[in-house]
Amino acid sequence: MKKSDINSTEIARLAGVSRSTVSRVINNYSNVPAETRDKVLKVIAEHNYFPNASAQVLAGKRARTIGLFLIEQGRVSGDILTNMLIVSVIEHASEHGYYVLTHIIRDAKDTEMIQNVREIFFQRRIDGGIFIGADNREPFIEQLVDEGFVIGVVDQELPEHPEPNRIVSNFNNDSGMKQTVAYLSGLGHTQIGAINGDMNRLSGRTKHEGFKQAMGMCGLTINPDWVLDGDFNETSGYESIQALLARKIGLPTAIVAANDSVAFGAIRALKEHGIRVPDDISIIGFDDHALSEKHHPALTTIRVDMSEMLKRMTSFLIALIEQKPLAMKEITMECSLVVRDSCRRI
Amino acid sequence: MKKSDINSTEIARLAGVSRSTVSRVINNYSNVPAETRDKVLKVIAEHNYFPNASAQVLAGKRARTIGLFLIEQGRVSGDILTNMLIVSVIEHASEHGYYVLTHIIRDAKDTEMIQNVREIFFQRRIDGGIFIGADNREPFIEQLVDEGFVIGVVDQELPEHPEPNRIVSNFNNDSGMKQTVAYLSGLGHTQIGAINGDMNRLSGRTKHEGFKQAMGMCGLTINPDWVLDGDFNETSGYESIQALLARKIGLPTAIVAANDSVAFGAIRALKEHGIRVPDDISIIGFDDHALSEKHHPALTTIRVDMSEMLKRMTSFLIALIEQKPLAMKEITMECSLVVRDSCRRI
DNA sequence: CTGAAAGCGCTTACAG
DNA sequence: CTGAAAGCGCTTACAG
Repeated sequence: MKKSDINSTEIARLAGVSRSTVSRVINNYSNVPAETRDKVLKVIAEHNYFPNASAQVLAGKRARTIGLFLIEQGRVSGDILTNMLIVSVIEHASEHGYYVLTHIIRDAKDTEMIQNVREIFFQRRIDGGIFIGADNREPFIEQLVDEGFVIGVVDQELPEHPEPNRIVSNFNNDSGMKQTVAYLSGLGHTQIGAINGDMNRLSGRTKHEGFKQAMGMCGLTINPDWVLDGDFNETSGYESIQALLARKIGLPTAIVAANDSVAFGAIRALKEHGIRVPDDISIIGFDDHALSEKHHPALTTIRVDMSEMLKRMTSFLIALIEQKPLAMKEITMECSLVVRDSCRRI
Repeated sequence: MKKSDINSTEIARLAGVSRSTVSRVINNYSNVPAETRDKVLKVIAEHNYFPNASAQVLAGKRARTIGLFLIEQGRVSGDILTNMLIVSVIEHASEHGYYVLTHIIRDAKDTEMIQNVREIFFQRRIDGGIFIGADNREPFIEQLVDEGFVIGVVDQELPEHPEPNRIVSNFNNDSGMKQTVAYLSGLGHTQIGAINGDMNRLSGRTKHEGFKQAMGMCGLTINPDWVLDGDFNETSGYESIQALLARKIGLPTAIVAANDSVAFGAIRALKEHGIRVPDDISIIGFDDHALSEKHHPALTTIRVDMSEMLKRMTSFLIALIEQKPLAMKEITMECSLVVRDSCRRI
């Protein structure tokens, strides 16, 4: 019932060596003869001894912990994507012997919340942190980078002269957006609208830029009435369509949504007005959300490998923490069209 | 670019007091005059000082971290429920000023994985841990309890003489199961089958017991051919129905699934064989999974408040860690029927 | 190859 | 009300 309170002094005594030697064995120093090592390891195993992490860190070792910071607006967080992200980071960190301290930031502009995040870094609980869902160039993250902490940010611009302690990762949103327009154009659509994502996020901007460029390349003109504001949420997709319908102007024959959640919301609004997808209007998403395949209609979208991206981000971050040479500071992942049932030929 | 490496000695010097006093201010000792306190706090704020967590822990303070251990079989973990659990624990721990170290256990019988978990406790990285998805009386968890660690286990039996360092939480599965049978019985069903959950889990057993009892109370007999094995996964629901259909015996008019995932799998298998739900057979689930409402047909099920349960579990665990008096060692949550479209009157 | 000793940055009796 | 000092459990130059 009593917690075994054995420490390195005790192990040293039982093995008949000094604490220095015990420490050398634990830290795999090469200058310990096999015999001594085995003797010490035996005592360690017999007594269920694990070195106290705080003492190790205080003595200069790494915390072997990375922070995972999820910036999620107030909304309920039953998101399946979020879960994939978390699990991906945890599992890959684990493979490197690292632990993950997850923290949720409900409002990245709230001073107190920012202070909580800073505290985690300054208290040295973590060796580095990954941020997901941040605005591009979010000031408090920039500050942490300036302060020298090892930081990885998903969906973020890499500065022209990147600091050695910063890495970013992105999908090739430009390519993805061009694929959506190319596909719709191929189906004969010329009247194509878009629901934008959050323009404070890098992906919101690059997707919109990609859309504009692709429309031009395909010789199509953009009708500003059909370019709707959104913020990557289901609700924003729903509301943007409601607003569009309320204006009682003509509809495009196809809409490119900034992501699948937005597409779901848009389809929900359309359905409520008796407008059928894809019979009356085609909708294409972005992300290939876990639900898109099961959605009615099954959503045509751009597939993106979040799990793999976070895996790479985690490995890169750990490499950076351990000061291993890193080939690059930016991870870019390709993405590609998945055709399902939400778009039709015109 | 250089990390500010200020410590309490430096703060003390700048404030013109001793480190003892700085520590007293940080730890809210009552015997520090307001003037001294303010002077110190000012210096702390000016210099972005946060006490080193490792040093605090080593000196005897709590790590203010709880471990969240998810036991999930090898399968892909894009589960929306898992995400709710994680987020619920993180947010409520955060409210108490605690951090969460999440760890995934792919195989609770693997010695190395168990050792990894033990390490986290023995290294004193965490003050206590919550386990989700464990078998009832999982040996390695029992051992951690014996070793005196503060442990909370979801879906677990409380021993007759509970240790002071153990808490458990459960849904009233018995009640839930009785509601499913009562509802089906009310719809006129007499030929009711069941797909069991994992019988190593407490909920698997209590749901099955509840089913048997409820059938008896409603004066219905159980046909053993219609009581199928399962393990709480979509796949097991699918496979159990495939196996049943392969036997080419009669079907029940209704099936109670151990949870919604199992129900989804069962419906998928039935659909593949052209058997319609609810027209040809009624299916009722358990959990009210986030997808159940959007499922075709929308799933009739038992609603359970996972998020609230984990919230309570987290609060209880922290109370236990802080040695606050705890009214009870077991959390039991009620659950109730949600009628949708997957069952029909006979 | 190995031990004695200093040091990591805190907290907290202890003494005044 | 406050400071000097011991102690938490490690690691790692340093010396031999």
